[in-house]
Amino acid sequence: MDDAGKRSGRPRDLEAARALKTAALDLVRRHGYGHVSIAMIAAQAGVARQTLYNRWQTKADLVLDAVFDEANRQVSSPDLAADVPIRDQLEAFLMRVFAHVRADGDTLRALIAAAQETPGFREAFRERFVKPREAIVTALLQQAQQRGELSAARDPAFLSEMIHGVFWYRLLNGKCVGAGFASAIAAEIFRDCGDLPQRREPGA
Amino acid sequence: MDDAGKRSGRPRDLEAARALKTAALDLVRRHGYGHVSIAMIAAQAGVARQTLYNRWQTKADLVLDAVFDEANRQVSSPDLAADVPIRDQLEAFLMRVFAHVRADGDTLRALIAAAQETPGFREAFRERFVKPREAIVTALLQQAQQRGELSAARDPAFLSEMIHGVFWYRLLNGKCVGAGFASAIAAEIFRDCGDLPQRREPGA
Amino acid sequence: MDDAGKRSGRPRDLEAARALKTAALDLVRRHGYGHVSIAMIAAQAGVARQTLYNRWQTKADLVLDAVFDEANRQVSSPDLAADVPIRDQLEAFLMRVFAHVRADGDTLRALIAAAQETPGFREAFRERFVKPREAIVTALLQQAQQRGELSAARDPAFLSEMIHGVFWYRLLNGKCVGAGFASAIAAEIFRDCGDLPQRREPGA
Amino acid sequence: MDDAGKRSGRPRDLEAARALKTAALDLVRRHGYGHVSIAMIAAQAGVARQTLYNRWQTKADLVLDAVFDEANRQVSSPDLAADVPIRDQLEAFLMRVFAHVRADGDTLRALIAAAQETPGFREAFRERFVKPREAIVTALLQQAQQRGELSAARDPAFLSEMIHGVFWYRLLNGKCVGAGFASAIAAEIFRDCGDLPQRREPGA
DNA sequence: GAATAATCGAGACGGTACGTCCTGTCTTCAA
DNA sequence: TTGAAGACAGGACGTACCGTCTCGATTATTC
Repeated sequence: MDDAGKRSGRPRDLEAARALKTAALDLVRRHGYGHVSIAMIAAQAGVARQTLYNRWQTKADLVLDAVFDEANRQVSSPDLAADVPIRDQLEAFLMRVFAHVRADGDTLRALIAAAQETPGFREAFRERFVKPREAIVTALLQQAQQRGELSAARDPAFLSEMIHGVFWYRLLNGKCVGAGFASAIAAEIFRDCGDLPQRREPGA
Repeated sequence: MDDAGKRSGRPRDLEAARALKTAALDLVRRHGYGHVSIAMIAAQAGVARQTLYNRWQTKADLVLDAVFDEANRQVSSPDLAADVPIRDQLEAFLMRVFAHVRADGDTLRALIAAAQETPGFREAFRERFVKPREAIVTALLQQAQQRGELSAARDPAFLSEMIHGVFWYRLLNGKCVGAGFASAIAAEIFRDCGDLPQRREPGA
Repeated sequence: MDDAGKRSGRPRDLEAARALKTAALDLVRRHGYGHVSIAMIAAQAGVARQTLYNRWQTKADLVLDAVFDEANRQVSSPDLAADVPIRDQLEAFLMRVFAHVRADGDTLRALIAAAQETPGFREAFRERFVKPREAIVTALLQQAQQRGELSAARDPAFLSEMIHGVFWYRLLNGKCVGAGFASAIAAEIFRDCGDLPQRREPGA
Repeated sequence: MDDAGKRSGRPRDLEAARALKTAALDLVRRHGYGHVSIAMIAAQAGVARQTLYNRWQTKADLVLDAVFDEANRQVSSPDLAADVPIRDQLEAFLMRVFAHVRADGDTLRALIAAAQETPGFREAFRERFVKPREAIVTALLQQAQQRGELSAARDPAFLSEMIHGVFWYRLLNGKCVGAGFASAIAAEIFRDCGDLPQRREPGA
C-alpha cells in the first residue's frame, strides 16, 4: 500500500497482498460484498487475519485496491483515432465500461455504498477510481470541441459529470446498462450537432 | 405497512411508531446511518426492540419511512404556473430539492448506500422515494414539450434520469449542490432552446 | 449467579448454566485450566459465547462456580461424633479433603492462581470456598477445646490457618498430599495432648 | 542460563539483560504481573523482543530471575547468634521476610500464581526461591533442637513447611502479614517449650 | 583481510483468544 | 395480541499477545 522506501524489519510478504486481493475480489463476486467477512477473505487467502489489518484499514479499502488493480488492466483511455467521430468513440468507450459493469456491477455498487460510510474511503475511491474515469470522458469531449464536433460553449467537465451521473443512477437503481443506453447518452450529448457543418468537414 | 383489519388483542401503540421514526431520523442525522443500531433507536424511542420489528423488517425500512414522512412535507410537485417558463420552474424545483439536501444529504446518501445492500429495500426506496421525484421532473419536461419549450424529439424520462443522475453523482461524491448547479442543469437541458420562439412568447 | 427475585424479560435458561458448568469442569480436568478457552467451554456446552458472558465475568468465575457446586456435594462438615476424639475426626476430615484434591488438585491450584490475578475473584473465592473450609476446622478445634482435648490457650482460628496453609503449600509446590500428611498435621496440632487424661477417657 | 563457552559471533549485550530485568520488575510492580506483556518489557528496556527470547523462555522465567537477583541481596541467612533464643531469631527472620513481602507481595503472589501454570517454571521457582527459604528455617529449628530449645521429636522440615504454609496462605488470601503474625507463628511452634529448662538456661 | 557466525533492532507472520457489538428470534409477565 | 424486558444462537469485529521468522546492520572470532 504505502512503501516508504525500505523500512527496517521483516519486509511484507508481497504474495500475501496478492492472495488477499484475489480472494477478496473472488469472494465479493461470488457472495456479494455484504456477505463477505474479513475472516473469510483471510482464510481463503491462507493468511492470518492480522496480516490483512496490517495493510488495509477496512474491508472496503482492500476491495477498492483489488478492484483498482483489475480495473486498471481493463479500462484504458481510448485511442483518440483521428478519423472516428468523438461521438462514436464516446459510445464505444461507454459500451466497454458497461460491459465491465454488467460483470462486476455489484462490486462497484458495493464500493459506492461503502464510500458513503467512511469519509476517508470516499476520498480514496474518488481519487483512484472516479476521477480518472471522469477525466477520460472530459478529455474526449475537449477533443470534440477542438475538432469542432462539439460547441465550445459546452462545459466538458460538467458533461462528463452528467454522463457518469446517469450511469451511476441506473446502476444504483438496479436498471440494466446496455448498448442502447450508451448510444442514448451519446445522442443526447451530441444532440444538436448531428447536422452541424463541422461534422461533415472531415469528409469534405 | 400493515393491514388495519381490526385484529383481536391489544392494539398497537400509535405513539410508538411515531417515537421510533423520530428517534431514527434524529440518530441517523447525528451519528450517521452506519453508526446507528436498531437497539439504539429503540432505546432512544423508549420502546422495546421487538416493537420495532413488529412494524419494520429492517433499519433501512424504518429510516426510509421516517425520511419519507418528512420529505413528503417538504418536496411537493411544483404548481405548473402557466406563465413561467418550464426551464425556470425546473431550476426552482431543483433549488428547493438541493436546499433540502444540503440539510439532510448525509441521510439521503446513507439511504442510497443502504439500498445497495438489501435488494428488497432498494425496491422500496425506488418506489416510494426515487420514482415520484423522477416523475415530477418527467411531467415538467412533458409540459415543456406541450408548450413547445422543448423539442418533441427529446425523451423526458431519459432527461429526468440524467438530471437526477448528475445530482446523485455530486451528492455521492461529496460535492456541494448549490444554486449554480441547478441553473447549470437547466441550461444544459434547455441548451438549444434559448432562441426558440416559444421562449419569448410569454414576454411577447 | 444472582437472581434478584423474578426480574422481567425472558428468564435465563437454567439448563445452559448447568451445561456450561459441566463443560467447564470437564474441560479443565482434561486439558488444564490454562488450555481451556471460553470459546471451547461454550462450544462444548452447545451454547452461545455471549450466554456465558451473561452469567460470569471471567473464566475463573465460571470454574469457581462449577467447582463450588461439586465441592459442596462432597466436602461436608464432619458429624462431630461424641465418642470419637477430635484429633481423629480432624485427621479423617483432612483425608477426605486430600482425596478430593488428589483428583481435582490441578483445578484447585488453577483457581488459587486465578485468584491472584483478579482482586474481585479472590474475594469471591475466599468467601465461597476458603472461609467455609477454614470454619469447619476452626469449629472442630473449638469443640476439642470444649471437650478438653485441646488447651484453651490455643487459637483455633489461627491453627485452622496453619492447617490449611501447610496444605496449600504442599499443593502449590506440587508435593503429594496423602494419608501420612493428614496424620502428621493432626499429630503436630495435638502434639502435647497425647497424655492428657481426656484422650484416654474413651478407652478407660 | 547459558554456557559461556566463548562461542563465535557477536557476544550478547550484557546491558540488555540488566535492562530487561529492571524493566520487568518495575512494570510488574506498577501494573501487576498479568497486565505486563513481553512486548511491554522489551519496549521499556529499549530492546528488541527477540533479545528477550534469546535469554528466557517465558515472562515468568525473566521475572523470576529479576526477583531472584533482588531478593538475594535482601534475604540472607540469619546469623545464628549463640546467645539469642532461636525462637526470637525465628521471629526476627520472619519479620524481615514479612517486611519485604509487604513491599513486593504482589510480585511474589504473581510468581506463585505463574508457577501453577507452567510446570517447568514451578520447578525453577521451587529450586531457586522456595527451597532456600525453607532450608533457612529448617536449619534454624535444627539448631534449636541441638540447643535443646525444641523437642527432638519434632520434625524441623515439616515445621518449616507449616511456617511457610501459613505465611503463603495469608499472602495468597490477601491478609496482612505483620509483626503480630510473626510472633504468633513463633509462639505456636515453640508453644510447649516456654517452661522447658533449656529456655531458662541462658537466664540462669 | 576475508569469511563466518551470532546478536541486535525492527517488524511481519500464522495463530489463538479475547470481550464487545449487533441481529433476528424467542420467551416470560403484564397490560 | 401487544408491549417491555431481556435471554438466546450466531457471527463479525478489532485488538492484544505469543512465539517464530526474516530482514539489514553490527560485532566478534576464525581462517
